[in-house]
Amino acid sequence: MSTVEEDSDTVTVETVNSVTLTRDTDGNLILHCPQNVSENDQSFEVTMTATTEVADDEITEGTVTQIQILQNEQLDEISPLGNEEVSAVSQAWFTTKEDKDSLTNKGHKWKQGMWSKEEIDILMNNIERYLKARGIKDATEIIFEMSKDERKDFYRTIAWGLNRPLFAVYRRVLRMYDDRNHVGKYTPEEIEKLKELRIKHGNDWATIGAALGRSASSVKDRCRLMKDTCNTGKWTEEEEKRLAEVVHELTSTEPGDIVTQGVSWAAVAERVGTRSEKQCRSKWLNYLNWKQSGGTEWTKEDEINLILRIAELDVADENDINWDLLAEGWSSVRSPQWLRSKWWTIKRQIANHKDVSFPVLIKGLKQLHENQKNNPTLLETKSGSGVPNSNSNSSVQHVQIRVARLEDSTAISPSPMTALQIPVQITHVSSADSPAATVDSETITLNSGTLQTFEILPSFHLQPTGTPGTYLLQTSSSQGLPLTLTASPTVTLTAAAPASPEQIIVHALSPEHLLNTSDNVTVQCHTPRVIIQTVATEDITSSISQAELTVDSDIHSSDFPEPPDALEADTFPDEIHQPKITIEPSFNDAHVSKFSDQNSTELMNSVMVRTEEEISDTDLKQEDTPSPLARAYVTEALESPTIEEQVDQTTIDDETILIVPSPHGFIQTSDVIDTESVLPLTTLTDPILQHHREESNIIGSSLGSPVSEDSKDVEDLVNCH
DNA sequence: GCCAGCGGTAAGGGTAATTAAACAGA
DNA sequence: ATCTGTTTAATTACCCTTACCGCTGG
Repeated sequence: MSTVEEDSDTVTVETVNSVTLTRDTDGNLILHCPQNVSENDQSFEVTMTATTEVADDEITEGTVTQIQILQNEQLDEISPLGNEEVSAVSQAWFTTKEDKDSLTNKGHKWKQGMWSKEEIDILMNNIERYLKARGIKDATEIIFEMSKDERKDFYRTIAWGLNRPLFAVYRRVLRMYDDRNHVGKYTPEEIEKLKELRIKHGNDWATIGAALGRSASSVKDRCRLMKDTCNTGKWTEEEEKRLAEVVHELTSTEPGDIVTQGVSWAAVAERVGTRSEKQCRSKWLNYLNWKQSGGTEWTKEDEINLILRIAELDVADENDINWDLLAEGWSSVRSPQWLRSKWWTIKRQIANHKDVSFPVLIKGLKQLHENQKNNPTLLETKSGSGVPNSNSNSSVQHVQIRVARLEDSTAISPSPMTALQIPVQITHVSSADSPAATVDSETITLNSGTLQTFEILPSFHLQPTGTPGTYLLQTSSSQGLPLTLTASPTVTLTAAAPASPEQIIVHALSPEHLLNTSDNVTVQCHTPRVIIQTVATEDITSSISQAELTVDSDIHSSDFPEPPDALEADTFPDEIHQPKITIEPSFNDAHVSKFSDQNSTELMNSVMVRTEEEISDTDLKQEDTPSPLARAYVTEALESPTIEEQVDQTTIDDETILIVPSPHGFIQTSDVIDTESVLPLTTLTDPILQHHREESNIIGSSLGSPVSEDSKDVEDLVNCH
């Protein structure tokens, strides 16, 4: 995760690589992202693009997946599972079978197995929060130096929101913060010393570990691999025969039976004599059992089949896959464990598979194999030898997530927040042979649950540059923005950089000039058609409180053609008049009618208000305007020196609106969207998508780059401040 | 003294990533 | 025969669960 902070305008834009999306059982997509307590972020924007790159720079086809977070909202709950359930598990130490049974009988369930990235993020954020609350700099002080009594609430507190037993949290934290863990490969010298220490201290792993500068578990594990009697390398026939006999004997099974569980490998290794328990297990599960039971070879078709079968399972999390079930009756599968490892090699075809949600990963893999199937020559070109090579990096699918993190959930929620639940829409744009014709709009659930509003991200952003009155206008497209500038004495535009034609700097002589001007200033971008217009807005009665006055101007976005003044007045206390800038993408008629169909004024109001307050923040990466949800914490936010500085800078009296309508409008709302879910949202008017439709013939050459460039642009943008 | 709960250790089953060896084709 | 690139097998660092134990406070 790279973090770039801008001081003068308190604009913070982060690229958060570790953000992931998961889907809950209701179909809600959940954005998990680490929280950063030091910032006053307000919202998130996510753009996600998947592209297929073909070897030899022959980028001819691919998919674009775009995920846009349409609205941000804090959840009051820690976990979708519900607080009661979570707390019952995460506040219990239980390690015994009785404890477990007791909780199970009460209907509790909890997570087992490897910790997911999301969980680790939650844990880390909880720790951060704990440290901050107590003014402690380093967690190791608590973990390794404090007495039990001093840290008595530590583990319980940081376990919040994690559906794991307290003990699991404890283990995890110890490992994470123990710098004698993760030391890496043992050197021959260490092995020698370890042997000596083992003789001297027996199984006192703590002592041995201390002497070696390794954790107790590390030396214990290493000793398990060191058996003087162990052979290495290829197994002899005699050894294999012995292994098979021992396994069947100890499990009371017959040769040919499939045995994948319930084997005491320590006991097996003892009987085999020449191999360690891990060697025995690996040999059995990855080869011998399969061989004995008449297994067949794994083929390319099996690989595709595996992806499809996993996709059919429709699980939101990889951990939910039942590998035993999946492996059943599949002769080329050597064991469930083997199948899982096979899955791992397949997964790596997605270069950044770790950064994407499981459903997106599956989608990407399906697409990848679809492409390969449709165009077998790709495979041949890629594997020089002509052998289909599923593991080669010649066809790597990149799925990129760009996140501008603008919302600090920690500042909003008093409880240890763990995840943001944000309705997002994923649009799959398949653009193989005829990109323009295949706008495969595939929407992944938009059920918002308790969430009230959402946002349509316009494809451009205004970004304060740090110089009052100067903003960067940025689109998320790599395409250029031919401009027509309506003459204005006070506002000028320049390109941000020759290399970034999509960035335009909006200059005003001073904030006063921009905001107090009685002249309307119109800037028109031909592609995409964006008009920036400044108008005097005395008629707008809204104002914002001192607390909200954290930037030169609050920049607002709306998907309505005209800002509803009354609503704004409701939204902002009419106490102090401050300058406002509204960025307002217009939308096409189709969208209007769709939206109108979709019901109540109340809904529209709700959307409107929120849009005014939050959505523009998202779009503009302007984190300074607290969302309604954040208001309770405004006082706290104001204590930040950065914010105060900002307030001082804000000395403009009149209100001005910078209207940026986008005649391109929005893509029509998908029918999939449930109107009752308070999600009257549509796909975006995104220059990338637009670009694909309008200029399909050049899609091939630009497909792989726009978002990554854009992502870079975002960083550059902020860096330059 | 008893007991429940907490904090902790050790054993062992397991996973994921790396490395070594085998293999296929040019 | 040799080289090269790929696949498979083996290895190992690290992770997680489970059983169990000592301590503490009610």
